[in-house]
Amino acid sequence: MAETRTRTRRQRVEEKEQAIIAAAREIFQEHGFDGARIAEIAKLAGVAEGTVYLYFENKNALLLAVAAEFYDRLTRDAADGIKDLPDSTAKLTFLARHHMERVAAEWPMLGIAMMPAKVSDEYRQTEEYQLNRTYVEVFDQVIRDGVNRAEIRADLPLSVIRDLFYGGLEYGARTMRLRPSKTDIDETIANFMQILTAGMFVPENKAEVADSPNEMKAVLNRLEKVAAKLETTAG
Amino acid sequence: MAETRTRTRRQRVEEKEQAIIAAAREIFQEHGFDGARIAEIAKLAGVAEGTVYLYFENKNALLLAVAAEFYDRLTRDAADGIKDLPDSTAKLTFLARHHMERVAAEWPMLGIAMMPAKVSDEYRQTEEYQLNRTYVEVFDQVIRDGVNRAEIRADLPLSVIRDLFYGGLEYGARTMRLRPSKTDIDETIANFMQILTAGMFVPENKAEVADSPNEMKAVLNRLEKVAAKLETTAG
DNA sequence: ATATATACTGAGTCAAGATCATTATTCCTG
DNA sequence: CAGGAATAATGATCTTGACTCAGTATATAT
Repeated sequence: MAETRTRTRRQRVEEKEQAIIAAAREIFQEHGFDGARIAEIAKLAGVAEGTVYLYFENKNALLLAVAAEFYDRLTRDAADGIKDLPDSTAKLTFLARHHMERVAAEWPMLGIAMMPAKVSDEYRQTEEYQLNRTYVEVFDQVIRDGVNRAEIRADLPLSVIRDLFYGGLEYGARTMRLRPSKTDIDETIANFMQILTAGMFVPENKAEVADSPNEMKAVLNRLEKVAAKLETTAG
Repeated sequence: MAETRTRTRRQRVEEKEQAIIAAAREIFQEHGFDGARIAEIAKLAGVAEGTVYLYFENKNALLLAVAAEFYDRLTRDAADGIKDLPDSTAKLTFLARHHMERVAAEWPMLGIAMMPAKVSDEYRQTEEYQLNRTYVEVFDQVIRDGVNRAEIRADLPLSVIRDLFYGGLEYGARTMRLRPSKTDIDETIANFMQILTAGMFVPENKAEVADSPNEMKAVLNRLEKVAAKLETTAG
């Protein structure tokens, strides 16, 4: 049957494509983008150097294929992970930990090459941008939800929140990689969330709150005295 | 005099070095690191291609020289700028704006290449790392001061604060470059500082504060009634 | 079985960073 | 100030690695 044959052919082709992507991931991971040799990727995938170029236009397209798989997993796991969590704090904490773990493990090979050197209008039409957008949409939705539920302040632009979140996490991941011994991921995430949710400044409002019971007490005192007086007078 | 001659020779050499660095800065700025051709840099500096390699070991070392100048200015201006500012908020706001402006203007050519692809122990011994450390020390000192003055919470690790600050700013700068029309730097910095200082969550404490007048009113109501009763009874 | 289309190969091309034998300049000394 | 030593500069040449393409192998269809 023509169809069966076509399918097996396609399967063969796809298997080879997967083999090349898998080899590329490994080599990129080991040597970084610039350090990776197409020759080595081809060898590991079990094909000739020229064959790589039948499947991918150039080295960048190959990186992009690796990145696309990475982002797909990342996005799916992020969406799955927050599905059943009750509130904004839980969801954001999960997303933070999830992102930092993955970034720390695999980003080094991706992050740099995924960042546009020339930031131009064109960038928004690249697949890199779209992959990132889809992933970040999970986060954006959590924030929008949080705002609707009045858990998150509505007066802050989403982009600023997002940049702080992911920028902070990326730098944090780098710090963790630099000092793996001195940093604990759970503690780091906790501190990170602390700042984002409650701020890094000594809360002046707390002072007001602390005072108000005193005021209340003062009023109650006055009330007691009046009551006492009432009793006395009435008595 | 030997000394004069030596000095003029040294001057000539340093002038040439400066010419090469200046040319490199311009070409890197225009084409990015990978896109820059040593040949073009040499031509712009008015020397032969081989001469560049008499002054700098390789292309990376040349970038590093450009980066060193950039960091020197950046660090000096940061330190100068906060000198006479009264409190942590003012200092951090200045540092944030200063960093974002400079980064948005010149980072594209530096940022990527300055990030270590292979994060290793060696990185801490690189000049890149040292340049960054010196710069960031200005920030660190502001935070330490803020903690001492009880303006900033003492329970947060400096590294987490720092990563959030600079990571957030870098991502923010990128956003600004992507949508130059839609973003205003002052507004962005204001929002950025809002979150870092006060948090992004609707302060629950505020809710208590907002409620407490109600409770207060209830108490006052009761007081009024008791007072009225007292008047009636006494009257 | 053979023709045609599809897939694959690896030697060869090219561009750009880096090298180095040669040439030019500066400086010192007799 | 001549000439030689030290220093500086040059650009043709080398090297490396991404990418191409003419030729070969494999699969498919009739």
